[in-house]
Amino acid sequence: MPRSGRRRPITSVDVAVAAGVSQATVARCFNTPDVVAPGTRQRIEAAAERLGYVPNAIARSLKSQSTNIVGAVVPAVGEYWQNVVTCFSRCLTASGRQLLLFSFLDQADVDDTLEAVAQYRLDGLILASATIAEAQLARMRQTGLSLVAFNHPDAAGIVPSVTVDNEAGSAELARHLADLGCARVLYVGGVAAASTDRARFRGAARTLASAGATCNYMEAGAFTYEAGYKAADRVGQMDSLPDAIMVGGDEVAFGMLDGLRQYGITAPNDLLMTGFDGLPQASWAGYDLTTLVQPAEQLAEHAAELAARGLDAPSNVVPPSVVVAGTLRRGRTTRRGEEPPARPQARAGRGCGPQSRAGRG
Amino acid sequence: MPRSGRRRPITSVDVAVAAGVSQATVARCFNTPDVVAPGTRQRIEAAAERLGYVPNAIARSLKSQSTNIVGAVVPAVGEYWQNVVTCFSRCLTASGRQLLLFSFLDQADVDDTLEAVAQYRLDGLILASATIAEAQLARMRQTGLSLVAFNHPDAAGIVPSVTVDNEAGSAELARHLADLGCARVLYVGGVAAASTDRARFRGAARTLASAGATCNYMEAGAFTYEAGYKAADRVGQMDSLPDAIMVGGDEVAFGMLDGLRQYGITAPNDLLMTGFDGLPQASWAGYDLTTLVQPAEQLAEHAAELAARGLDAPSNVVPPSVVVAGTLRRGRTTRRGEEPPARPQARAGRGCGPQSRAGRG
DNA sequence: TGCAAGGATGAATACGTATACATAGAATCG
DNA sequence: CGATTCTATGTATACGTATTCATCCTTGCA
Repeated sequence: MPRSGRRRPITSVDVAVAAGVSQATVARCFNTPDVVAPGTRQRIEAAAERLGYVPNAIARSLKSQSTNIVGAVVPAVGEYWQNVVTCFSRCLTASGRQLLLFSFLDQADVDDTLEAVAQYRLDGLILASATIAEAQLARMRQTGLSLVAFNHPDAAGIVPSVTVDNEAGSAELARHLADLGCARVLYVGGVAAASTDRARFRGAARTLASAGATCNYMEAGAFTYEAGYKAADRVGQMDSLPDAIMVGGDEVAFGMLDGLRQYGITAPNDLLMTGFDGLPQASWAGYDLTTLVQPAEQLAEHAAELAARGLDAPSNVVPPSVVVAGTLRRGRTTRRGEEPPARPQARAGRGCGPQSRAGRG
Repeated sequence: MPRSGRRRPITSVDVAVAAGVSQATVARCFNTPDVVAPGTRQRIEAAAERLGYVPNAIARSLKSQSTNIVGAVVPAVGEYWQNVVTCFSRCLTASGRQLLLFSFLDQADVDDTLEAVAQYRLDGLILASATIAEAQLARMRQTGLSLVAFNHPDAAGIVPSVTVDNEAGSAELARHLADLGCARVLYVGGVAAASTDRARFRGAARTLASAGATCNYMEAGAFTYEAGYKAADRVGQMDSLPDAIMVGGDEVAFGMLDGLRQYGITAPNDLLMTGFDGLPQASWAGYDLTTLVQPAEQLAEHAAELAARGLDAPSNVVPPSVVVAGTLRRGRTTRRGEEPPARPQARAGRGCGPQSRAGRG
């Protein structure tokens, strides 16, 4: 039995010995192949292949002072964030980098997490949360780590930041509603303290005001389905319904839609509704929500790139910030007047009694 | 201006000098604090704090031959996987480990990805995909890396594997339907080639057969919403509807539900429906799907632990596998007879014409 | 033919930490 | 008080790679 037990992993030295060259030449062969003689290279490659050599990224990182890894600190819950994480991963993988993921449930966990993060000498770190304290950002900035705030507009003065244009996007949704004749609009935000929430409400209120419409604010309490579902109770018990509800996040809007249905209130029949984010589910036929689609791929790409090339500014220069425009997606929830197009059977057979299956085998 | 330019990061040597001790003592102070004299320890901690020293995990990993990082290779799309990734992250963070995430869109990317993965000397690697070739698994096994297959039952003979009990879970769903009197059941799978899909169909078919019911198979083509939505067309055009549809994944089921609605077919009115996975959205009021809930946290925990403690088996021992039972979640989609409880307004006001807003202010 | 230039490679070192080994002082005991 | 054990710390080395510098050999040119 020749191969018993756990054998020592193959190093570049092993390859060097097998190929009859020095370790330095092996390293060159993998990093700058053009400076090594063709014959030698071939011999080394053969030896490496035969031994099953695979370069040790840890050692490389130690020497080169760069890990090729970008970290991301992301909230553990929410459809939106899950979507963003996937985008990060795709972008980084595409550019040959890796993603070290830290997700946190409680805000208190973030401190511990950041401490752990700092130990790995990451090429950059993406902080994706609208609720990280600015004092903490400033402190992290000191470590020399290249930070990027994602979806946290207020951080723009402290660290580079990448966001969708929340205010303009929300304004676009508001204008859309105003054009449809809405005069009384209710804005349902997620967390009033979040900078994204404030920006979105600002855009909506400003635009609606200039169109002569009113815009009240209601806080759902979280950017979750459940929060939206519960907030629907408050709407359902109002004396008079608004013409439209602008919800600060798609997931909250889904909850709101489902919650309102319990009261017999549906969009677009009884009121119009918009969301924000452009989650995949917004396109599902079950919701078909009018929303502002965040260019997630593009945002993630910017964040990844900004994080990877650390800014060499000495810390007194104002960091660059990226604001990308979203695009309006028009769904059924603001499609008033135009009756649901092209589903004849649906109208005949839906939900109006047991005869719905008539005419079918 | 004392601090211009990019200053060299602080190392344990710097701390040692500042505290008037040797580098070794500093290292001890951070790893085995009890063997260093209290006075010395205090001096070192003070110096470290003052200089802003943070241990270099890269160097530590190189020396200790262990990175404290677990990798995960996960498909880039799908609600299910996004959910699982979050669970991985939570589990690993909780045990002081980190998650290196690799997501892939195309199966072809996996090869490249695995190559990149191998360079980082991970403590373990979780392969989360039902479609990784078994030959590839065997090859990876050779590298000495501690592998765990997640949701890939067929891999159980080659590498340790963690899955929900697909067959038993599906059987439980089937029995539920049989008890409700379903005699003709249609099983809509995602990808027929996937081992999870096969196991789930097997459990359903076996149980239904022994209950005297039939169970046909239809392939949606993918585990996605869109696939389910399209598959609904084929169902809608059938001459006679089955009593129930068992869908191989929740996301596919959502698509199926929304698709069937276009044909005026709804659950539980016209047929019953079950899903599989127990996604958060299955609990949303909009779908309220009967499904088999995978204990995602628990599965992730097992996978993380199995990956972290590399198996010391020399590669001829059969690896241990973990199979966890899921739990049935009963939703509206199999709630026949019992009329939708407690939403009186809903029945009166929904979708039957413009008078729906009557009686409201 | 002799010399310069350039190309290919080897030797040596540094990256920052953990740890085996050595050592010096303190404490214990006869 | 000398021998011995124990505790606290310093010295030295290894982890695996990238890179600088030096060296040798080939080639071109006068």
